[in-house]
Parts: sequence; structure tokens; C-alpha cells
Amino acid sequence: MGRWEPNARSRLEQAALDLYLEHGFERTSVAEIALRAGLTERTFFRHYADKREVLFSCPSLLQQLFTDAVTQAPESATPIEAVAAAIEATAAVLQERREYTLRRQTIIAASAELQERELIKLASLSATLADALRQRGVEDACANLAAEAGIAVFKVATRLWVEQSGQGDLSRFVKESFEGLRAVTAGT
Amino acid sequence: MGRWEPNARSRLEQAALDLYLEHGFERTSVAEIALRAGLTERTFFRHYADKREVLFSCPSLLQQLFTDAVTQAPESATPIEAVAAAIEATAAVLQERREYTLRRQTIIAASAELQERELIKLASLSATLADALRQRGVEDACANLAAEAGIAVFKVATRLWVEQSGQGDLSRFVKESFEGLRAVTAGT
DNA sequence: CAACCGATGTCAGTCGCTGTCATCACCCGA
DNA sequence: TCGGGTGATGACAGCGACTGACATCGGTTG
Repeated sequence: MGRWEPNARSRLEQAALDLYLEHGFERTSVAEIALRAGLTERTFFRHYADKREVLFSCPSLLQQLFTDAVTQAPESATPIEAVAAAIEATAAVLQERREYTLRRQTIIAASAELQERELIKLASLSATLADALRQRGVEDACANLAAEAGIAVFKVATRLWVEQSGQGDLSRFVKESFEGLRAVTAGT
Repeated sequence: MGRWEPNARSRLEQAALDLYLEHGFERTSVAEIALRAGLTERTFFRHYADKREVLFSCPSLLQQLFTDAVTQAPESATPIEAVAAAIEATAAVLQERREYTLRRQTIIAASAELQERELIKLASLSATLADALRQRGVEDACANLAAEAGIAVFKVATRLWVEQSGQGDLSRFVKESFEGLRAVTAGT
């Protein structure tokens, strides 16, 4: 694989994360990142579609996680239970990578541009969830609602967790938020 | 106000919408928009922060709508009821501007970049909703969940409405989606 | 009439991103 | 061992989004 210095991609990622943390996302140019990684700007764009994508290369992993979790949920599980299983599985993964996740969230929180990207990735995950639900035979509108609700819970729970610097248990926040959502929506 | 030809801003908006529909968002340059509006590129950026913002100048209006609706909801209303009132008020507005709303959604649906902006505007509306709820004395986590749930419903309902070319009644879709959400979340 | 002020034009420049072509290191078969 | 193939990288030119600085124009005000 690696012909020159190996790990070009991870060197780029490391350089980018460091610079984004040091100087902020907007004030970091791709040329700087490439320089620190010992590569050229052009090479950066061969590894990442754009300057933001460095922080969002994992989602394909999460997509798989979501699909698997929903597919493997017991037949008796309701749509929202299947979704909850997927979200909790994700929460566990984030909890494991606590340090990385927090650094990443810090960077994203400081840049509207990055928040936009984050939101569209979450929307894409919502679509993935809804698809997986439909394959379980869940009706269309219901699948979309369950998926959106799950993502909403994920957002709220993650925010709580990050506000505490990841000291609490993310999975517990997720469970509590699902409870909270149920309580809130019940009162219609 | 207008010294030269009046309505510079609305001319820019009109030109932009037309070109976005004709050639797509990405394939339209700001220079083209300005040319069609009889202005310069620089002037475009004095009226709109960026190329996308032409399609998102209204949200401040929606912000007000949301805040008012939540504030004016009867004291007896539960958080989710207050949110529902706000979403339904918005639905009514969109329904009134059916033609514009559909054109706008068509353009947005064709561009990932525009979808990102749409999502962050919706997130901002969610924050507005949550704020308004907190001012009613609703507890923090509860407010966030109710707001996110409301936006989720709004997304789903709007998608349904647009899929039918706006022929159905958006307010009804909103109400049905709130019902659906309640049904879905109840099954935990 | 003159000073003033806000909206626009002009110009130069930075930066994100892309297409193109050359180059280099490694692998593989003769 | 040598020469060609292959994939990653470098070098360069160029477009378009966006910004800062300054000039200009037109209506307003005193």
C-alpha cells in the first residue's frame, strides 16, 4: 500500500485535528494541514472530499452498526425498540472512544460549517434507520417517525453527555432520553 | 431606500431562484445571478451572507412565529401541545405560500449543500422552540426533547406534503404525524 | 449650495477545490 | 536483473466563493 512514508491518510487526519483544535476550523487552511503532514494540498483532496470530511469519515461504520442492530433486533421488538437498540449500540461505541469523541465534538461545536455537516450525516443515519425498519416490514411513515425520534434522542443525549465532559454514562442518557420522549409525547 | 433601481435585494432573490431552478444550484455562479439582476457580484454578498442564504432569509420570521405560538399557548397546554401549536401555525404559513415553498423545496432537494443549510436552520428553530418552552417553566431536558420531536414531525410531515406536490393539507399531515409519533413512542 | 451618508462599483487578493500531466516508488513477469 | 505496469504523489494552472479597501454616485439634510 504505502510507497512513500506510510499512513498518509492518518497523518493528514492527525494534522487536521491538531490544527482545528489549535487555531479553529475556519482559520486553518488545507495547505497548512498538508504541510504539517508532509504532503501537498492536492494529496489532501485525494484522501478527503473536502476540508470538513476529515471529521466525518467514520459514518459508514455507524451506518453498518445501525443496520445490523435494527436487523438483529428480535421480531417481537417494536420499531422504537429496534431503533433504541441501534442508538444504544452507537452510544457504547462513542463511550469507548470517549477522548476522540470529545475532541471531535469540541471542534464541531466551534464551527457552524461543521455543524451543518454533522447534521446532514445524522439525517443520513436517520434515513438508514428508516430503511432498516422498512425491511422489517414497518410501514413507511411509521419508520420515518421512529428513525427521526431516535436521532432526536441521540442528539439530546449526546449533548448532555458532552456537557458533562463525557463523565456520565452515555448509554444511560440515551435510555433516559427515550423515557423522556415517551413521557413528553404521551401528553398530547 | 432605493437610490438606483429599487428592490435590489428582491431582484437578486428572483434572479437566484430562477437560475437555481434552470441550471441547478451548483452550476449557477454568483456572477451570473448578479448579472441577471443588473448588479455586481460584490453587491450580492452585501445582501446575502453567502450563495445559499438567498433561500433562507425567512427563518427569522419563523423564529418569531414559533416563539409567539409557544408563548401564547394556554397555560394548561403541555409542552408538546405548545410545540404542536407552533408547528401547525408554521404549516399554515407554508400552505399559504404553497407555490413558493414547493419551488424552494425542489431546489433544495437537488443540492446536498442546500440540504445542509436547511438542516442547520431547522436545528436553530428547534433551539428557539426549546428556549420558548423553558420560558414557560418547562424543564431543560424536557424542553429539548419536545422541541426536537416537534421538528422531527415537521420534517416528516413536510416531506409527505411535498411528495404530493402540496395537494394535500399540510396541517393535517402535521397533526397525523404527531399522532403517529405518539403511537410509535408509546411502544417502548 | 455644500457637506453628508448609505448603497453600489471596482479591484485585488485569499482560499477551497478540480483537472491535467509528470514523476516516483514498488511489484511483477520475462 | 531488467523493463514495463500500477497506483500514489507532486506541480501547476485555473475556477468560483468570499472579503477588504477604496472610489463613486445619488438622495438627504441643513
